[in-house]
Parts: sequence; structure tokens; C-alpha cells
Amino acid sequence: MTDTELLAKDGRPKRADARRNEQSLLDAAAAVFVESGVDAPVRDIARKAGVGMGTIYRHFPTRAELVVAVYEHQIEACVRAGPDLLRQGMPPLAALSVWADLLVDFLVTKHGLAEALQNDSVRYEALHSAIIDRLVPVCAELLAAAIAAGDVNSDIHPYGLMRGIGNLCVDGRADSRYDARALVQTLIRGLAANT
Amino acid sequence: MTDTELLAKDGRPKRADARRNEQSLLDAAAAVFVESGVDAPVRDIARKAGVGMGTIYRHFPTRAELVVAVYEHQIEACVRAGPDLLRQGMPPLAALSVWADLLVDFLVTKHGLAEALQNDSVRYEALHSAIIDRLVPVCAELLAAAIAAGDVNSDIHPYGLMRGIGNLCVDGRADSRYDARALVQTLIRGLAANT
Amino acid sequence: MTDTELLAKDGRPKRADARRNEQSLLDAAAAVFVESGVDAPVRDIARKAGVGMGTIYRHFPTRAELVVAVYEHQIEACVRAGPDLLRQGMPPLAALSVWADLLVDFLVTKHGLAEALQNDSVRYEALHSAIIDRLVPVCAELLAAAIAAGDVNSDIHPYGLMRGIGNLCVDGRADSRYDARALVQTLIRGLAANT
Amino acid sequence: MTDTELLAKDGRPKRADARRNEQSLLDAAAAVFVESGVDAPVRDIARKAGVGMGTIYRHFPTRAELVVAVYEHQIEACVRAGPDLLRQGMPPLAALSVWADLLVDFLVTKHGLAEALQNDSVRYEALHSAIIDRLVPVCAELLAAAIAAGDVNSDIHPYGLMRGIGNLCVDGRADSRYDARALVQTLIRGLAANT
DNA sequence: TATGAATGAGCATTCATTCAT
DNA sequence: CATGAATGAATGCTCATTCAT
Repeated sequence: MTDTELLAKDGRPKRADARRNEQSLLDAAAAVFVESGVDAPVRDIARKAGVGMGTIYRHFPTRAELVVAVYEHQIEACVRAGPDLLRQGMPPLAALSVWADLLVDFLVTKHGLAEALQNDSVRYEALHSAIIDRLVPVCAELLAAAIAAGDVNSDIHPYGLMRGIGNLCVDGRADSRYDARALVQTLIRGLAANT
Repeated sequence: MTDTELLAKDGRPKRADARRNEQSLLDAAAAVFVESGVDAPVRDIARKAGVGMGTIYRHFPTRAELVVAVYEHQIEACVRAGPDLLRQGMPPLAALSVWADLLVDFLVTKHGLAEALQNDSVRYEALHSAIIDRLVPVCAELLAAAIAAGDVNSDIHPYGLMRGIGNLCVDGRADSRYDARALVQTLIRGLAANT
Repeated sequence: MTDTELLAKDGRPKRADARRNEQSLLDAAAAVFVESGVDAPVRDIARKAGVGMGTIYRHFPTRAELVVAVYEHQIEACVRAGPDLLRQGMPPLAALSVWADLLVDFLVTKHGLAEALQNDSVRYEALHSAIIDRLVPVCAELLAAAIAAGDVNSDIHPYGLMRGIGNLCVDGRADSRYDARALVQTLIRGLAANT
Repeated sequence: MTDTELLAKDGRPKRADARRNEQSLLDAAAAVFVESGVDAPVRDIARKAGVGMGTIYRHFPTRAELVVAVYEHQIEACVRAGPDLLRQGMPPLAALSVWADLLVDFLVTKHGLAEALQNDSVRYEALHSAIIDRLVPVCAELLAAAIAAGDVNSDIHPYGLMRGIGNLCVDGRADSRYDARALVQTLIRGLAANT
């Protein structure tokens, strides 16, 4: 739950129609992103949403903000999933593996998201703040737990691991010979301490 | 090595000035690619090389051909390195590891190459033919050897592994917390049979 | 007359500024066409109209659409003139002659239009649909009437006659020794049955 | 026979190899013109002729000169045909008709020539001098004879008639409904005095 | 507040013409 | 003399972003 949804920037609750508008915007954007990737022309999104382009810019001044808003829920789910898995008593390395799998699920189905995550341009700054910065602590927690349990013997940085998982999800459906999920699982397995 | 360097298409030797130009072109392109990626505007490359745009088109009708030419030597080196390592008696899995390391060396320093390799658009078709198609067999050979030796227990596809390595090399220098080399080694380690 | 003028594609009235713009666009295009022919660079038309190039593309996605719009009124007038002349009781051959004269008036003053009509490239497909395809039936009607009246004895195809008239209008003002109108009238006279 | 063939500009006879070269150039140009029209890229002509582009420019500094040279023989034939027909005792109007037919034969088969003749740009100046200026007197002679014989009653200008015939030859093979020959004959018939 | 019209930078690409070799 | 490499102006087209209505 962020201010994107219920509160205007000045803290007052948004008008109902504004909220409605915002939602149809997010739905439309999600649909267009699936079709054309997160780089889709603003005009296309506006048309799909049945609003003017200006409206999009009003709600989401930068593209990154729009992207973040679109995937807000799922990012949030990924963020929560990490601690949840540990809390449920799953062994840390297994938890890391499952979490990575969730991340793959998320990224692989979001055409263009993994690519956008790679992009370091200013344009996508907000994307990094909102997605990577949120996920890194989760990754760190899982990794630390696995190390503490003696399951992992690697000084890999949580940020690096997270980005690596992300990178492996690029183009994850383009070629049947490429299996992002398997690669990520292999990567996780590679972290395991050689006992 | 190739006609790109010494011979014109009709078999006659190229004029000295043309050869000189081609080389400065390749140098300039390499430099610009590092700065702006392989998608850099043709104008920029031309300016950097101190030639007209037409000259670029004359030597390399498509962008992919330019990219391939720029990295020709290094691709070739990677292609040869695989069999060489095996021939030297190195254990297959170790050979795969070393080869992957070479690939990382190559890709990480060529800002934009790994990204271009991800791009499936028609525009880069030639790039895939010239780079991926050349490297996959090498990767396959090493992988097969490792499997035959009982060192690897995974049905991962050589193409997938190669693309995975490539993907992990994207943005490999942008952030000190991201260590492409370590990730790739971890990935390779993940292939090892759990003995 | 057409949605080009008053209504947007969704049926809503166009904004006042858009209408104004479209008109100045058509005026500018007409002027530039006279100067440089209908192949004039988009940039030139935009500059003349005092708008950005994007505006042109917004209003007229293809060049042919722009050309058609520019000459819409006059094409329409030519289309109507044929039946009108017959309805007024004018002898068919005379009607054909007068109609041809109208066509000459139209084409000769539109430098570049007759040339464009000659161009069979895909690019001008829409032009043929919108201009030739509209005029040929008129020409056919007049020709058929003249034949029926026994005034014309020729198996010339209406399409061919129309294109012939068009071709004779090319460069119709470049040289005082070239009189398109007279040539067309001569051509029509040549159709007359030798009684 | 012009200096294009046997004499260099300074009046000395050309070297044999130069003449050979020039001929293969003309042959190649003719072939390319048929394929791509007289506006074909210089490079294409050079390649077809197996010479460098510079050679073409040496022999024919402007494109018009090349075009003229290519069609020299046929233009000459048309020039001679007019007086010949009269000398053979053919009735003037018939001679005009036959001559026009010859002109059509020539122009219709030379893809792009009629179009080039329409082009008044400086670039094709030489084309007009060499082709139109040569043919107009012939046309004038035939027309004058026909008028003198009382067969033609029209003050059409010979230049205009000639250009009209040329214009009718444009695109003369693109559409089966368009019959340049028939149109030209109709035009000639239209010149006849109504007796 | 919402709309969508307008802007214009940015890029790829072609080809006539010149001139070093 | 012949060659063909190099030049670079010219042009079509797309889209992010702004702002008048």
C-alpha cells in the first residue's frame, strides 16, 4: 500500500474518480507491457486506457514510476515471501531457492521488465530504487540465513545475486533451449557449500 | 584472418588507404561501443573514426557486420580456447570453468556486446549467426565432455548455458557489488554433479 | 464535406486549433506542391505551414493522403461535372470535351499533380485510388454516351483516355509553345467518328 | 556519327581502347536504363559495364550526355525518318502519323526516357538540346507539309506536338488499359482538318 | 483536471560527385 | 588514364514531452 493508491501527494485522500482512473491506467499499462514491453510508447498505453497522454504524465511523471506502480503488488509479494519462507521453518538454502523461483516467475512473465532492470540510465532510476532496493534486503536476509546455517559458502553480494537472477530472466521465453528457471536454480545450487 | 582485413570481395588486395580506413573504423567503433553500446548512432562512429558515414556503410553494410568485425579476433579466440583446453588435458569441468571465464573476460569488457547478444531483433540476426552460433558448439563440446566424465549432472542445453553466461555479463562493471565473473563461476559450480 | 475538415475519426468535432492547423497545412502543402511538386520534402511543407513535421504525420499519415486532401474539393468538382454536363442536355461529345477541359484546368494549375498521377509506385497507391479511380467512371460515362450517340468511334479505354489527358497536362506551363489545353482538345477531336 | 564515337574533344581520333570502353559503357547503360530507367544509380551502370564510376564521368560528365549518347542512333533514325517519309511521296498527314508511331516505338520501349524528357531540371538540359531540339524541326517540317496540303487545320506548335507525343508515351507499358500508340494516333487524327 | 495537438530532436540510409592512388 | 574509396547533404519517420484548450 503506497500513496500511489490512496493518498495524493499533499496527503489528502484522492478523489474517487482519480483513483478509478489510476487503476484503469495501471491495468492498461500492464496489458500493453505484456504486449510490447515496458518501453511501449506512452500513446499506446493512453489509448488502451482510454485517457489522454497528459493524464498518464500527471499520475506518473516518469515511466519508471508507472512501471513500479504496475508491478507494485507483485514486488510487494516477493518482498514478503522471503521472510515468510524463513518464518515457516524452511531451511534457508531451500528458502533462497524457492524465493529465486518466485522472482523468476515474476520477471519472466513480465516481458521487458528484466531488461529494464538492467538499464542503468537515469530514466529508470526510480525503477531501481523501487524494485531492486526493495528486493536486495530480502535477498540479503535469505543469503545471510543460509550462510549462518552453513549451507552456503560464498561471499557473493546480495545485490549481485539479485541482479544475476534478474539478468538470467532476460528473454526467458524467446527460445525453448533457454530455461531461465533452470539456470537460476543452477546458480543457487552453485552457492551451496561443498561439504 | 578474414577478408575483412586484407582482401576485397573480388579477391584483389584492398587499397592501402581503404585498409587503413577500415582499421581506424574498427578501432573507433570499438571505442564508441564501449561508451554507448553497440547501438551507438552511425554518425558517432563515423565522427570518431574521422570518416563519412558512407564509408561505414561501404565497409559494413549492416550494423551486425560491423559489430562482428570489431570482435572477430576475440570471438575466434574463444572458439579456439575450448578445444585447446581439453586438448591440454584439463579436466572437462575445469575446462568449462576456465572457458566461461574467458567468455566473461571478453563480454564484460565489451560494454554493450552482451546486451546486443540478448537482442533477438532481425537487425542483429547476423550477430547471432556470427557469435552465438560459433560459440554454442564449443560450449556443447565442453559440456558433453564434462558430462561424459561424470562431473556434470544436468540436462541444461548448451545454447541455454551460453546465453546464461552472456546474460550474466550484462552491466558487468556498473556496480562494484555485481561480480559477473563470480556469478558465472557459481553457475558452473552449480552444474557439478552432487557426489 | 469530409471528416478531414470537421470531424475527428471518432466522430467528435475537432478542436478549433486542430482545424485551423489542418487548413494552414493544406494551404501550405498546396503552395509547396506548386513550387516543388507533390514530392516536396515533408520538412519544407512543415516549415511553410509553420508547424512541426509531426503535425503533418498526425493529420496525414501518408503523403498520398495529404495530396488527396489538398485536392479533394477540385477532384470532387470534376467528378460531379461529368454527369452534370450530360444532365444539362449537352451533346455527349461536347460534354466530354468540356469535361476534359475542366480536368486540364485542374491539373495544369497543380504543378506536380499530373506527374504524381503518372507515378505508379506503392507510395502513391492511395492517390490513384482517390483520384484516378474516382475519375475513370466519369470518363467512362461520358465516353459511353458519346459512343451511344454515334459521335465517337473508338475502342479507347476510359482509363487510358483519362491517363492520356493527365499525361498531356504534365509540365503544362513550362513552355509557351506547349499548350496542354489545345492538345487535349485535339485528342478529343481525334475520337470523333469520321462521318 | 558524332564525336562521341570517333573523335576526342581536341579533334584527334580516340584511342582504340577508349572507343571500346565507351561502347561497352553505352551497352551497359542501355541495359541498366531498361531495367531501372534513366535515373539508375551511376554505380549500377559502372558495375554492369565493368568499369569504375570515374570512367563514366570522364566520358559523360553529365547524366544527360550519357543518356543522349545511349540513344544517339535511334534519335538520329527518328530525325531522318521524317524527311524520308515525305521524300518517298507519302501524303504529309500520313507521314506525320507514321513518324509519330516511330517516335512512340522509340520512347515506349525506353523505360524512363519519356519521363526524363518531361523533366525540365538543369540536370537534363543536355537531353532537351540533344533530343527535343533535334526532333522539333522534323516535327515542324511534317506539320508544315500537312498544313500546306490542306490536311491539317491547326495552329498547334510543332514543339508542343512533339512534347505531347512524348508525354503520351510515359508509363506506356504499365497498364494494359493504357495504349500510348492509340492515343498518339488519336491525337494526330485530331489534327486533321474537318472536311 | 483531462485531453490530445504540436513540437522537434534523433537516427538510418542512399547516392551523386570528387579525388587520392 | 582508370579506379573506386570517401564524402556528406538530403530525407523519411518516430516518439517523449509539453502545454493550449
